[in-house]
Amino acid sequence: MSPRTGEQNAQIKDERREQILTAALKVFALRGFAATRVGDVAAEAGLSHGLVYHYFASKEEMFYELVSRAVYYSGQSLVMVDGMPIEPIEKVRQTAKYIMGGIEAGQETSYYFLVVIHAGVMESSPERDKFFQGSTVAVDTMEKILREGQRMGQVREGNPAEMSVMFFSAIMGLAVYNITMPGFRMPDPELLVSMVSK
Amino acid sequence: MSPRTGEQNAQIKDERREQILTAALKVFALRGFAATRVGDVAAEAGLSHGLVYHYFASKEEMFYELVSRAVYYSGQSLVMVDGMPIEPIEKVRQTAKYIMGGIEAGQETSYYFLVVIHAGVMESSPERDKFFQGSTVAVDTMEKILREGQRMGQVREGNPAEMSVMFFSAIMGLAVYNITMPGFRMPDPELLVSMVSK
DNA sequence: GTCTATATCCAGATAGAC
DNA sequence: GTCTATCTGGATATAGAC
Repeated sequence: MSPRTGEQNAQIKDERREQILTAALKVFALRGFAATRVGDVAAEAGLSHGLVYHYFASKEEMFYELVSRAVYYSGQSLVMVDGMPIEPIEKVRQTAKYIMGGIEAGQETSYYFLVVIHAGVMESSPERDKFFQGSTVAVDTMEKILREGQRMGQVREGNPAEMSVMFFSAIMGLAVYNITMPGFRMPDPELLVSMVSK
Repeated sequence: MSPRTGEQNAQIKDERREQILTAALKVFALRGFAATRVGDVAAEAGLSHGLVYHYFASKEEMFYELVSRAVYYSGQSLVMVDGMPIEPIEKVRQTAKYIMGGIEAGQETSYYFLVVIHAGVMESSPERDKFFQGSTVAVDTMEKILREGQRMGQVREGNPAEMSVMFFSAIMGLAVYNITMPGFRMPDPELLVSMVSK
């Protein structure tokens, strides 16, 4: 084989893998891990059942690849917001607006949150627990933002770690609500901001 | 058979049924519907696998009996709180303290919330959707409390329906957090109160 | 790389003994 | 009323053809 063909193959392989993961994200988010059949993912991706196993060793591996990405992306978004040249309370506002908008739109943002929720409420296992140990970047970054906001007199008194947890709890709950109730209307993000602002 | 024996049998039947439901509540809450095996419930209840089917037609029926109770109980708690001779903002405070305390203790309160969450994130079905149509009592009652609080100048301006949804979203998220993270420490309920108070 | 066919296992549900 | 044994369907994962 020439290098050219090898490269092309590698590219196809990557594309297929992403194609499967995109389908899997949606299906896992909407049904959870146990209720999802590998055949459902294959159908959503428009591929054969067997091919999925050419790219992933197991249904579990596929799922945790998504959980892993979800945790990583959520951490990165917060780090990015934190890097913006705006005031702390404005960072909180941007985060609330961005995430809630994404959930309401029912796209990837929403799916990633739901996958994390499904993973969280799954029966505990070594595999599962591993992913929630490195999952504190988003919460920790928000805590840091809130602490800074307190120093600048923009954020109310109280434990910033607890506030951060409450912030993300509310967002997770909204993701659940949004998928539970058809026709759910997202509340004003400003409510979340007011929870922590002075 | 004498009437006496009939009554005794009926009582045993009721007790067994409750015994099974108590076990099922815990197992469903911790694993979700699809991942729960009927054998798991039987084992938790200390009964044989087959006996469960003497009391319930299917795994689904068992699950939705629990969802139904969860929805009913949560509605009733709110109605009860609303009936107390205290100020609106104090009703909000009592609700937050009571529910968050129950979740932290990891007992029935927590399990009922988790069952509702599992039901909510399950794939949509006619069976499932039925239960979420009559499930608005708690949210509606909280909305009413908040509206009254606004009239009395205790609750901040804004859409009380949205505030109520946000309130319960945060609580659902906390239930998820609590089961996701081992050693999770519940935030101060006062944070939730401050979200809606003036 | 992709598909179809199949092996294998496991869980929901039932039957029948006690 | 309770249990053990069993039927049966369906889902994960694999094998092998193209």
